[in-house]
Amino acid sequence: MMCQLFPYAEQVTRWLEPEQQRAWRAYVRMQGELNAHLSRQMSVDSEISMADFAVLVQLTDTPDERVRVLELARSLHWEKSRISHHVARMEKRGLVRRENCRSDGRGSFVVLTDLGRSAIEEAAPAHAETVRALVFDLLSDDEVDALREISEKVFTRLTTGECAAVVARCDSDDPMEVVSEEGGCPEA
Amino acid sequence: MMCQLFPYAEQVTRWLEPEQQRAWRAYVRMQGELNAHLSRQMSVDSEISMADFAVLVQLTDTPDERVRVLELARSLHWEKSRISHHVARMEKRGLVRRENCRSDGRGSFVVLTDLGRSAIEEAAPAHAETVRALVFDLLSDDEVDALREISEKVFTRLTTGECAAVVARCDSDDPMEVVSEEGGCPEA
DNA sequence: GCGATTTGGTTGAGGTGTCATCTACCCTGC
DNA sequence: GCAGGGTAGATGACACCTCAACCAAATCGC
Repeated sequence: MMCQLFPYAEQVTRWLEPEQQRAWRAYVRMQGELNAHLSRQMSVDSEISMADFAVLVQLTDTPDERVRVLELARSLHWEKSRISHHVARMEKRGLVRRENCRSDGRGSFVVLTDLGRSAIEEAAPAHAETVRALVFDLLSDDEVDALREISEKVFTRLTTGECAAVVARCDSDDPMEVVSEEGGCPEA
Repeated sequence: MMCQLFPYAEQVTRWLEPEQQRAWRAYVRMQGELNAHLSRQMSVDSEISMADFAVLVQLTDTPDERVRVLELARSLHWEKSRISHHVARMEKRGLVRRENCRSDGRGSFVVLTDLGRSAIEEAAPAHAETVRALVFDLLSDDEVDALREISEKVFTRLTTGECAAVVARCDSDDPMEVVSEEGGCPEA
C-alpha cells in the first residue's frame, strides 16, 4: 500500500529516477492488489486464510506433522508473538493443536489435526490455480526468471547485514552485534 | 504471507512448474519482508505509517489539498470503509480534517492540515532513500524495466475482466490509468 | 550448586483491514 | 412530490499484526 514518493525535494535528497519511479509505483500497486486478491480468493474457496495456509503448509511439509513454535517463526519469517497468537486462533478452530515438548520444558509443538489436514488439502489446488491464472499464465520464461532473480536480490539485501541487524529477528546466530547502528542503512 | 503450495496432487490439479514455484516462493518471501521493512523503517524515521503516507501523498498531490473520500478510495484502490476508518484515525491524530461537501450533502472532503503536511515532508526523503537502498541500488536498468513490465501485466490482469468483477470495487475506471502518465514525472 | 542471563513462548494493549450493515442524501419515473 | 433505487460515507464486530512486558525452563559462570 502507498503509491508514490516526492516531491518535497529541496536539499540533498536523491529521489528516484523517472524509470525507477514508474517501476516502483507499478510494483506497489500490483503487489497490493495481488495480495488482496489472493486472500479474498482463498477465503472464498476454502475456510482458511492465507496465514492459516502458510502455517498448515509448514506442518504438512514435516514428516510427523508437528513443528516447534520457534521453528515455525523462523521458517515463515514471522515474529514469535505473531505465531503464538495465530496458532491460538487456529487451535480454537480445531485446525491445529498444541503439545508441550518433553525434552525442553519451555517449548511446545504445533501439531496438525485431521481437520487441519483436510482444510489445506481442500484449499491448495484452488490456490495454485489462482496463482497460475493471475501470474504465471501471463509471464514468459524470461520474465519468470527475472522475477525470481529480482526477488532473490532484494530478499538477500533485506536479510543480510545492517538491515537484518536492525530487525533483530529470532534467528541471527552472530553473537551480539545487534545495536551497532551508525554506518548502516539510511535509517537513523 | 504464506510460502509455498503443493503437494496434494492426485487429480486434475495443475501445479506450478518447478521454475515457477521457485520464482513464486522467492517473490512471496521478498514481498513480505520488503513490506515489513518499509513499514518499520517509516515508523522509525517519522511519526506516520505507510498507510498514512499513502493518504497524505494523495492530498499533497492535489492543488487545494482536499480530496473527496471516494476519490481517495479509487486512487488508492482501497475499500471505502478502510478509507473511512483510516481517515478517522488520522483525524484523531491531527494529520487531516474532515469537511462536508456543499454540493453533495452525502459527501465529505478530507483536508490536509499543517501537521499532516509537515509530517509527510519529514517522512518522504527517508522513504525514498530506503526504497533506493533496498531495491533500485541492486537492480540493473533491464531489471527495473522487467519489474515494471511484470507488475503492469499482473496488475492489469487483476483489474480487468472477471477478477475486477468479483471484487466489485467502487471504481470501474480503466485499470491502467495512472501508471501510464508518461511525461508527468515530478522530479526535482 | 546457585545466581544471572538467555531462550521459548505467552499475554495484553492498541493500530489496522474486512465484511456486513446502516444512514442520509441524491436522482429518476410517475 | 413522492416512492424506489442508487450512492457517499460511517459504524461495529471481528480477524489480524506489532510491540512491549512478562513468565518459566534452561544454561552459563564461578
